[in-house]
Amino acid sequence: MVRIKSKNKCGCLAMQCDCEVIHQDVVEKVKSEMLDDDSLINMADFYKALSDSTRIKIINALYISEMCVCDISVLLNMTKSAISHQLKNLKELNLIKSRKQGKEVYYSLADRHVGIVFEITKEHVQEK
Amino acid sequence: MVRIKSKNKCGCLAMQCDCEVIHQDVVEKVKSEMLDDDSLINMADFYKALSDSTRIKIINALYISEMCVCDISVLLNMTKSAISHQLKNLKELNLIKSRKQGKEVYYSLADRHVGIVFEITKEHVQEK
DNA sequence: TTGACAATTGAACAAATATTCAACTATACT
DNA sequence: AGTATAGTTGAATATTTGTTCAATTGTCAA
Repeated sequence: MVRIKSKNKCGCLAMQCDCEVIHQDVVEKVKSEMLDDDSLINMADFYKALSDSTRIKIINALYISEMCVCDISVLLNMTKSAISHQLKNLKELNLIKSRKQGKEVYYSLADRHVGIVFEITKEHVQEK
Repeated sequence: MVRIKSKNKCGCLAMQCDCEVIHQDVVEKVKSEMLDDDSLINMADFYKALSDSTRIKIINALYISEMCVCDISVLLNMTKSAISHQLKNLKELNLIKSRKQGKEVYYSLADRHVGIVFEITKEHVQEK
């Protein structure tokens, strides 16, 4: 399913691009200054971790204090299972860390960067 | 489907909470200091807008230069339709704005806050 | 007014994701 | 050893979401 080259005046070989270039210079400039794909995907993943209301509540809570699963569960009025799944999620993305003490597992923010981004976004959203 | 109150030692009336409070003081402190639900949901929505690789590429592109749909489409090698849907998405969340000139519609970042958060996160992700 | 092209739209489809449920592990205590 | 509780896990389900496709709108130019 490859189109004839002459049909795609923009130069794209694939059929995805269904239009012509209007501002070649702008496209070239942006293409050369944009971040690489890997960095952008990493950023998207970071944002994805914070894009769910349960997870951002957890981040907000841990920004205030270290907590165990049970406490978070009570705080958010959700099952331990649901919370545990999301904690695993956040941990895999390196946003939080945990330590085990007896039967309990205590979670906290992985580092101050997470708190900084949280704070900046809070201000941004509140200004609107 | 409401459980007997005495079964839920944590005080939650609903059945969602299947555990007891371990650190009442911590839960109280966090509950009183946490942001309100509306703010947190707004923040989650903001992050959600940036959590997709197509959308973050668009944000990165517009951070460099104003662009029309066609140019973005060529830049990312995607159909105008796919791009247009995502632009609509970003616009509804007030991350970008548009102006029409002739047949073309030019998009740019809504305000400098978007760029700031983008920049901060970029540094955060790159530091790891 | 006709044709061409930029852009938008809604429905359909496929993929990703959040929560539930039930079963399980690990630790503490008697 | 036996029991209770904290936490984890995998499968199932329901919902959300990104892209495609086809049709449509709006603007320009011949």
